[in-house]
Amino acid sequence: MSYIKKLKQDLIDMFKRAGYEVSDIDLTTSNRPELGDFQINDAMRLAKIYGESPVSIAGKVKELLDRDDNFTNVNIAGPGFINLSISDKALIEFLNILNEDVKNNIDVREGKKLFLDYGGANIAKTLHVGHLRSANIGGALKRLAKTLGDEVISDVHFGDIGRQSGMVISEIKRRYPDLKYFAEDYNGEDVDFEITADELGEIYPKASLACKEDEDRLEEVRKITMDLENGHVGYAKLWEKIKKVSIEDIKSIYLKLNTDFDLWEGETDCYPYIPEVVKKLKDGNYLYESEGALVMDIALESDNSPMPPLVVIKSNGATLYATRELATIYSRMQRFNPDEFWYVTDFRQGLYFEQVFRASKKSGLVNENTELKHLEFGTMNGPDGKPFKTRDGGVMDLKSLIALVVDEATSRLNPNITDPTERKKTAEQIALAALKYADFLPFRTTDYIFDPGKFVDLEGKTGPYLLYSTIRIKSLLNKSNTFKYNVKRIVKESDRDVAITLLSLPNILDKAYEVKSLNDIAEYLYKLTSAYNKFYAENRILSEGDEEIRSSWLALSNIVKSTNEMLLTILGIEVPDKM
RNA sequence: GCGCUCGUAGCUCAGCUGGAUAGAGUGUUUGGCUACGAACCAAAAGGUCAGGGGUUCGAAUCCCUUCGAGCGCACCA
Repeated sequence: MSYIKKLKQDLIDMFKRAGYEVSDIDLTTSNRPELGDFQINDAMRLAKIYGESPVSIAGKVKELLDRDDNFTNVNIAGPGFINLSISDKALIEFLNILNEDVKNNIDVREGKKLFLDYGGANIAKTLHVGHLRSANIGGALKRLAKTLGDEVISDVHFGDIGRQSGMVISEIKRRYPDLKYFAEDYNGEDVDFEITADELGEIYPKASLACKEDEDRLEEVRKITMDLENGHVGYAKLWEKIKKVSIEDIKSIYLKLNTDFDLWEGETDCYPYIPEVVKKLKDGNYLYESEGALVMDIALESDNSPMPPLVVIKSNGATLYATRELATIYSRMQRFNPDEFWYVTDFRQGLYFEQVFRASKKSGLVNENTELKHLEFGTMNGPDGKPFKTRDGGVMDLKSLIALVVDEATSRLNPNITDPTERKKTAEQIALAALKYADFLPFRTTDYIFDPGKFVDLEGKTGPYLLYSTIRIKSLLNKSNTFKYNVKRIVKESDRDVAITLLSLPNILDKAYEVKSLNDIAEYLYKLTSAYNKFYAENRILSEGDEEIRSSWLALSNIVKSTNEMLLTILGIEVPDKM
């Protein structure tokens, strides 16, 4: 159990001894640091329950607190806030526990089995800046959940079939009309045809635009899409080739982003399960015909707005996104039987997931108690406040964005790093830190304005600030020429502040997990690091003459370094040795 | 039209399960390196929390309303 949890437990006991039954205590870092390290707000709440004045309740608890040597400076202020500070004795004990291993500051609990879906990459469409968020948030939530004790399985869930397939094929047909794949007599033999990821990057937007402007073209695309799904040999072979090129490209970008998946499956991997799922829906009498399509009612009496039925089979007999989603859920249940599903996509898919979740529950594709959660995130918007678009209608692709930031990082790189390979790697690590950290800073559901300048910024509250500071501590510890240090004294306000900040880490992790947002962790990293940097600027650690103080400060530095590394790892950010 | 989300410093964002004096970064102004790594540290200025009403001992936070913005609303994904 973390130290702060233990302190909280002590406080709960004290409230009980004072005569107040509480299950939890609201122990938060103080809004008024001059009054104490922490504040307890529960007296006001209890006043209503016990019909007693908050100040009187706080007074009784204070008497017990005064006798506990973990706490000092207990005082009551305002309507009944209890302010208190942690004694040096307690802080020193706490820091030495962390000096053993900073993981002792994490409360690992009995975990659940989670299935995370946070990829969203589409075959034949290059990753754009919008994909940064699902990769970042999904990857970090996965590592956070694991750190706290969950078992997690993740899947990229490629969009490897659907209208974009038809669009791309239709465009290739125009570019290469004589291609063997399109011949009447094509029988599946190998065709000497190469296509690059860059060319694919051009093809999709062009086809998409054409479909918007031309209804006939759209109809052609529908037809190709259905033929592909029904096993048209030429289309299938061509699509396989496109898939291969595209997956390779997408994987390389995910690798750059330090985003990994346990499963690299696509929508089509659910195909073997579709007949069974459709049969289940039919057998359960959930489907009925409407305007030629097979649909399922999912409205509830409690709905306060119309809930459209879910289309399961299109009027032309083909499946669609939702059908494949249902089959995918079913397949995941059969193979992994998770307690919870987490879908990380932007909020525009909110209604869609609500429909799919209802359909899954209603038809028994998942268990009664399986939790299906849509962890929606905000969109990256342009300066006009609308989801980001470049002038030509596309979005900035992720590779270009990464390249932009890498350039900026390279220009500021330490000249002592001479090896070209190391220079490149370091610049990439810095760039990724900048990108990821900037993306984590806003709350998960917040839309934010995409500004390349913001990502390129390397000073202030940024990823590179955290890297720089952590590297500086590493360098300090190396120069200290010792591995033996522990905390013997709290010397002044600045080292004390660092200790107090460290104490509250478990609260931050709990909250981050609860709301499934990384912004608290990002914010905490900055808070801890800047508290340390203030301490660092005030003191000469290595030349400190008092051996006890020097040892204490080295230990504190070590703890901050390790805590930063641990948290940055959760965020998917690597710390280089130099920068 | 119906529904969801949002409006906080010049800019970008925290804070929203009600708590004390609303925070951070950036930008502006100013001070600190013959270096335990200045991608750092310190200081100043900057706010009718969109407007109005209500609940409460207490509201940026909860409720109602007006205005403004974004998004979604069956055979796309």
